[in-house]
Amino acid sequence: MSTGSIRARVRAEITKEIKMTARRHLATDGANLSLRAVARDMGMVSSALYRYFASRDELLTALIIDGYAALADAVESADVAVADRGDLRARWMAICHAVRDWAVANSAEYALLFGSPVPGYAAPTETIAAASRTPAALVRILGDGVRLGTLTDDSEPLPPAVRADLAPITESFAPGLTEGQLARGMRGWLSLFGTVSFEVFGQLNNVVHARREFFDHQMRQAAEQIGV
Amino acid sequence: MSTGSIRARVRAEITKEIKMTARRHLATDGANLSLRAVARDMGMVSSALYRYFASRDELLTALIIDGYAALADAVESADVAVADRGDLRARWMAICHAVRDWAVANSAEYALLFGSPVPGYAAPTETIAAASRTPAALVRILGDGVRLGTLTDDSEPLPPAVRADLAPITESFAPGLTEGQLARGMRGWLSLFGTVSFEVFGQLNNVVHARREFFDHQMRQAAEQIGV
DNA sequence: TGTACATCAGTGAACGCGCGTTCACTGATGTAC
DNA sequence: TGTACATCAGTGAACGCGCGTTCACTGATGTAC
Repeated sequence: MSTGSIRARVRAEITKEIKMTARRHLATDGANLSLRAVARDMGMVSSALYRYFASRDELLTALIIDGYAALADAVESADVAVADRGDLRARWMAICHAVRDWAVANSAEYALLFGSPVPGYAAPTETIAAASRTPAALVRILGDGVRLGTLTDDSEPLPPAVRADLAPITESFAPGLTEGQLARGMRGWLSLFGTVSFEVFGQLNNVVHARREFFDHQMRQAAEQIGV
Repeated sequence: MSTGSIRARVRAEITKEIKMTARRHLATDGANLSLRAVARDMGMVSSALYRYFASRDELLTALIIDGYAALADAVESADVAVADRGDLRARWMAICHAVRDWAVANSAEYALLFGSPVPGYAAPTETIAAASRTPAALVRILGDGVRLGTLTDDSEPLPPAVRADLAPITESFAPGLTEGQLARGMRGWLSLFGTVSFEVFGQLNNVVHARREFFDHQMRQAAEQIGV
């Protein structure tokens, strides 16, 4: 290992540490993350951070991309852990709980990804690609259902404009899936994130206490409706 | 009208104007609303605001309470506008569109109510009462369905802990409604807010373009599942 | 009806703070010959 | 293997800014007698 790569590795280490510290700060400061506070926490002078990130926005972007990746990792490995690949419902439930568990454990990051947009921050296109890995897991389940013939058929009459929006998606990511089936999948998807967001953002406080059971039940019923 | 009430009326006017200005600022600054900026916009000196609100948090609280009230007004009047009170589906669709229309037209306020919690702001209990008016509209529809016997029956086996959480709600707000029926209603509710949040927070960008049609379709299918 | 006093809205200066970002610098690490 | 040079991480001071909140004040509006 050349000495050159030592410097590179230290750089990678410190970059990682900056992001970890920033993530901790997200929890208390929300989206108005302060570079100076992060630097202070690391015992550095604030200007030193500029060796690693060109601006506050760039750090935010890195956090967002990492967040999407971490969520996708959790979701994908939950899906893969289901031994019976044909058990679509088990796979659906696995990814639902993976999303919720991750969101509850990393609520500040979840808020950064799925909460109100950060004032003054314009998400660069790189974040879009990162965002699509998680829903891809659901589409994969639906696609497998089509391939195995176990996804229930649909007779969901779609408005033409909606069909036109969904057609390119089925075409490129799950050929054979009908737009109606995809629409049902999205309904489940939106239920999933609606439920998680309500819980994480405190809208369920004083209403539902058995959070996990409530969530599990709702997602199980959603599965019914998706057809898995 | 006594002269005393002139002062009172001016006070009410200016209070309203402060809140309107603050609402405008929410759109660009998000939750880190600045008192000074609001004052500047009104041509006042920043300390003058303290005659009207004891602190920034108090202004935020007022905005949140107003927001919940405005949303509830929109929802209630949309419900009431449905002539055939027995047409539960029409009423459900009316409140869904009322929520979405309001959210799209007032996205910054929507974010304040349903987005990430504001860092450092602890919602006082007054906001909780304000928040409950909107869901009450749904419960009213479900209750009417029970009374009319048109709400489809349910055979949804609920986990005991969830049933226990929901029982006090059915009991006090819609006697006769089963917990399973309420759970279905909440599923629709969470779909509704999940869908609106994804749209308002930009998660549907580059995916669905026919926003209104998509939403309408999804909520119509949700109605099916709720049983209205 | 007129006067004395109390209430209140708005002013302007100040306190103490934190922020993102730039810049010239030092000293250590890595590279080329 | 040793030396001369280039690269890079981190420092510390500074710029210019905005923030929430307090306080003593002025002058207008309202109230009591």
